[in-house]
Amino acid sequence: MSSSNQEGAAKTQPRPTIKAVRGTRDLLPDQTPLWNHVESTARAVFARYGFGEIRTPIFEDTSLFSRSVGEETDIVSKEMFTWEDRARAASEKAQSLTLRPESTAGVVRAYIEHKLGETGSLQKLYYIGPQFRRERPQRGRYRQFWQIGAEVIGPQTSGSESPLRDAELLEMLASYLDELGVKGWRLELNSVGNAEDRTRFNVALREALAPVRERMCPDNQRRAETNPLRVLDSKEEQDQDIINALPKIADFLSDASREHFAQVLAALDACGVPYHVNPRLVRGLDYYTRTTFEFTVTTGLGTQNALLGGGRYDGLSEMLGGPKAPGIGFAIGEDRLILTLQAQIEEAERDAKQAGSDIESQVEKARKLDAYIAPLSAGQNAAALKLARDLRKEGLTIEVGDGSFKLRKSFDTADKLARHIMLLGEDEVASHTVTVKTFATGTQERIPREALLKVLRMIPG
RNA sequence: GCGGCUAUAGUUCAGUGGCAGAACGCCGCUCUGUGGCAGCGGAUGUCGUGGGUUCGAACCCCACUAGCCGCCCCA
Repeated sequence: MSSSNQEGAAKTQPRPTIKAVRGTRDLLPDQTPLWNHVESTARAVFARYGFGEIRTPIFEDTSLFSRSVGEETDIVSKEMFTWEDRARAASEKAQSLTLRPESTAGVVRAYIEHKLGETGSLQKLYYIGPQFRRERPQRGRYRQFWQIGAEVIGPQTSGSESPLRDAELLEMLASYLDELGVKGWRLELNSVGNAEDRTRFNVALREALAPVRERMCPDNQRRAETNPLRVLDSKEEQDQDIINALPKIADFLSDASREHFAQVLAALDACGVPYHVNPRLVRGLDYYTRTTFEFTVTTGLGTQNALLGGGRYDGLSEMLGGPKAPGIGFAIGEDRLILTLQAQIEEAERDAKQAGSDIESQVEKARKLDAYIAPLSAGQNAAALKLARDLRKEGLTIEVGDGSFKLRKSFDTADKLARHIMLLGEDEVASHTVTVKTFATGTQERIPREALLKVLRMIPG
């Protein structure tokens, strides 16, 4: 192989290619329809429950997250994309900014900033957007990932603290997953009590852990120190006996918290939403109180089996310097939801193939354009584009070829993309007609331009 | 942040020290206004990047980068 390297000087130096940075990725057109479906279904379902969309900034003051999510959490202590925004004037201080690792804090910040509590009414807000965490990428875990979330928040007089709200939110999630066709989801929930309950429990837990800590694995020893609650949901086999003997949060709930939780469960029962109470379900974010929950799924996610998580945050607004505004919310891992659906679609297609039916070709057919316009030579290019313009204005989906293409190539391309091919040669242009061939039937007809739309609508396929 | 596995054509992958390969896809021709089928032909490429060992490296060694799997954590 002799590549002409003699004029090496003329050869452009190979430039290093730039790739999407670690943990981020592109979603190409073969992916985005499913994403849009997941999102538009969310919008439709949430609207039925009276939710409105909120869009908050993608970056915020760093202290918003350290104050809400919690200084000691992994998210804040080592997983945030944070940078110092430079001061624009000598009198100004540099501000620490952070790409949002989650959206609840930003939504509550907006609630406070816009004094939404002053309206007196319950706020039901949902959002769809990217979040950022500097974790090691893995299946279902990316550094830029998408969440679909919702928050119900308001002054106590708006009923924001009612267990009805908890149950409604969970029922909405169940309906959403069902409507998307997610199979085999499992709802686990628990109550972690109010702030006082949690404080008392934490003290008791530390006391109980002190004498047995040495016998646990290093991870749990560290947790016992930094965040004792998290010892409870450790999966470490060796430590299970110790963990099972630890105090249970249920025994530390105040009467009010206990009653609240009971009412949530009663409402779920009434709605027929299946659930599993998991006394060891503890969520990592500092702001959670009382009801906490997650939905898990067994298909497609590997060990990242949590599809969504959420809970109450009755004290969050006050943590951020706002008025008392109890609330509850959730965040769906959209990337994980998509992975789950893709795995389940693949499974269904495999089953369908075995059963002899042909889903795949139906999907393909649904995606095809109405027509492909093939100018037979460059002389018809302008006329082809004009025809496309007219038909697109009528709502048809059209692709236009190029007069330089050989007819064979036009047919090949057209058959891949569209249901009809429209041939536009000198004859057609002169006689104001179009030759239309329908791939499904193989029939071909010369149709006057004026009648084209009418005829096209009558042709099947 | 830690551990394991992986990286070769557009895609899926084979190639374990001696000429860079297959299938699918792509392009061309058979066939210049009628495609799908078939036949023939063609291009696939920094073998992830950089270094080392060797007469010789896609192959062995080291480092880096990225992906996957697991841990941690979380959606």
